[in-house]
Amino acid sequence: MSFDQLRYFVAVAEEGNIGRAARRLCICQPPLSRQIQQLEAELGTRLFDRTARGVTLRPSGARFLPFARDILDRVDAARQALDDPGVTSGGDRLREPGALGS
Amino acid sequence: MSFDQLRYFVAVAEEGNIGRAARRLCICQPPLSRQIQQLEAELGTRLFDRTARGVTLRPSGARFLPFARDILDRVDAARQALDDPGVTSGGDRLREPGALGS
DNA sequence: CGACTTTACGGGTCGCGTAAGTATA
DNA sequence: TATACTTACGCGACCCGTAAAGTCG
Repeated sequence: MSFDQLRYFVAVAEEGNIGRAARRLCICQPPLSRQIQQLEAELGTRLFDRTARGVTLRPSGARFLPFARDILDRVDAARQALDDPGVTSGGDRLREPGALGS
Repeated sequence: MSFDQLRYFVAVAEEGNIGRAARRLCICQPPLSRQIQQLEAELGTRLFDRTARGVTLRPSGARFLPFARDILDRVDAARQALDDPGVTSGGDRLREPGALGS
């Protein structure tokens, strides 16, 4: 599992369509399709149902989606924690994660 | 940034020594050293101070560490959420992340 | 037949492991 | 001089983009 795969998964889940998600992610459909397959293989669970009009989330995919979003948000929070050493002052005080906006 | 880099960073922070962390991770020191450097470069911040006896966390590293641990825990939680569809029953009910043990 | 997803293929990039180099107590 | 981190180098694996094939309304 990689951060890209999580980003890809979220985009596909939101678009309901691999092609549109690929355009949004600025990559081609085949790589995106493969990454989704690979993620499903690693997790041992099918996340989407494929139809002729696109893809739809399976229950397992719906269960996984909030975790994926959460992890990506945490990554952003971690980066910002390094950029903003504590907002106001000296900043040796370390701030625990868990106080996320979402 | 990759999940491996986060795992590597946590291991090095805990061991205070790249060589020992490498043994624990079952990889060689040079790749581990490079991954840490690469992570620091991407984050734009030095995370460790290098000494002749090992490495020590800088304030930025100490600030980053809990986030790294948290993200890795979330990944495990996400995997388990797929394996355990809800512990007891049918399991369409989706459980929000955020109720982590730590 | 049109739209979407998947498989096949070639090229470039990335990361690991081995070996040699550098620095400090 | 012993220990630990770093740089150099060669090889294999992974991922992307293009092209072709398969599938369903």
